[in-house]
Amino acid sequence: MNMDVLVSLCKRRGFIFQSSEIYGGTGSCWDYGPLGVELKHNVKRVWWRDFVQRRADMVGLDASILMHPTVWKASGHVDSFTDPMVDCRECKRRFRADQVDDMPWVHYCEATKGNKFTIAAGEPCKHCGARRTLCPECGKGQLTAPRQFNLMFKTFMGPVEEEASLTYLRPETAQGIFVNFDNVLQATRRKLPFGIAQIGKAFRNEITPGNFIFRTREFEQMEIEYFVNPHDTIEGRPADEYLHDVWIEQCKAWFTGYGVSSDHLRLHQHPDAELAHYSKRTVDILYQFPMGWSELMGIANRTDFDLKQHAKFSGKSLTWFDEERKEHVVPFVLEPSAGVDRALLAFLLDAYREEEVRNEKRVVLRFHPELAPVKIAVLPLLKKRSEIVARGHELRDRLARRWTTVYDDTAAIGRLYRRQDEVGTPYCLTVDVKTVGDAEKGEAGDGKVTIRERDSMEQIRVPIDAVDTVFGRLLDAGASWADVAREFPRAEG
RNA sequence: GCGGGAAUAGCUCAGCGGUAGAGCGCCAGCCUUCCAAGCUGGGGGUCGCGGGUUCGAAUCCCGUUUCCCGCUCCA
Repeated sequence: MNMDVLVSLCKRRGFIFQSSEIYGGTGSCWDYGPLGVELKHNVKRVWWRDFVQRRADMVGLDASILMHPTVWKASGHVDSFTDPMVDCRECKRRFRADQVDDMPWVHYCEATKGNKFTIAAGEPCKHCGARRTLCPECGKGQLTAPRQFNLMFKTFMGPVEEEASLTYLRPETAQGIFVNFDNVLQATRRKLPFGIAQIGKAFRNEITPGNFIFRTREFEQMEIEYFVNPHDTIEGRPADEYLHDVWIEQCKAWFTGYGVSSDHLRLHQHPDAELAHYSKRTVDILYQFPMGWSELMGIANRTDFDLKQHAKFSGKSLTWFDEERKEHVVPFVLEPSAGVDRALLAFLLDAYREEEVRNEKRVVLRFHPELAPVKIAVLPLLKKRSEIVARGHELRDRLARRWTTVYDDTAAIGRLYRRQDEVGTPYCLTVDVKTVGDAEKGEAGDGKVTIRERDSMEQIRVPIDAVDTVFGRLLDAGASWADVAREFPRAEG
């Protein structure tokens, strides 16, 4: 799957546009068009429903993007959410300054007539005594001075730009949850373990954004902070470790449940050396994007780091009282954190198919019906017959009360089907002459319409009175097309 | 930031000193009883932007911006 093909389709059909395109575009920002906004809503809606509403141990939250600046001091983002970078002037490779010292050094030693040695971190050369000053990779180039990046967007609260009013656009939604931990606990009388979920925008001044909506400076997260009593054990294991594995499986299952092939998913556990400052263990779910295996979501065990930090900086107690053990505990936190935009991209990529139908190429997005931006398209077979058109509009209006439904009569039926295939509409409903009859010939209509399924292109004849029930089963009750279709006669294709 | 590539119609691209083009798509009409059919007509581009060379620049030169691919980071 080529990303450019998808980018082109997304633009042409109104899923995703480049931000500020008429001004030349701006790197790393994208706008969701009429179909994209529906798709994105659907991704968020099913996630919220599956992980919040249907679970007894989860509640939701919507915290503000701008917060008290001390939040980011407590979280560590002001001090450590930076990546000083150095470049080799010779081979042009780039390194994180804090990691250069730990890398073995390729040294061309002049004392031994330019022989090449690999010297471990911090060690001097045995022959000339030199310590590393040059590129660890090529051993020849001077390194540039470290350039400091802070990945947080600065902004000012209030109209006056002064240091006192400096704050940040949140770089993650998680901190909004931590600072509300006690509020939620008091308001909902929760017992451990329980979780708080949030969906919202986050902002990071990425060094290198790119790969379409994969890495952007403004993006949307779906995050859960799941609070666990670290003193509990489950099946002989610490509860946080046990439940961490449970979350990993549930998150992976969520993606496959909505159409992502398990062949395109892979787990990656961060080596200890790469763990973030707050993490005890982090496992990523990787997806096979066109540019390679990359992170779709991360599931971290953040321990009690965040709650302890906020307790320390705010002076407020952020604990839960364990009635059994009669003690205050600072919960451990499991954090399944997904990118809405990355999830959406994975769903798009996995749905995209090019098929051969009657020697013609058919482009189809095989979205899970829950994700499809449009559920039903109502199409008239002939638009010169006013009864057909009128019945079509009537059906659209009726169905649109329950499902996203469009009406289109601007082309021949074959083209209309292809258009709907290309945006992933799972069902088309066609009104034809037999539906309404022919008054001039004295023929009565049969009151039936054709329903056509996207992937199989099969068609069935369904009485208009049964249409709502059929779509209710297909779209709301999760019935399979095969099960529903066998109850109705096939229509000619 | 560094290196490489690119920018012409909604999309894919041709044109490479002499009146801006093609295919597809889109819109309107005709036709059409179920999978991108056909016919007729139509809209749409100051050729990324700025400067220079020239009688004349989409085309040559300089600058600049943006995008794409690598190096690095994360959702």
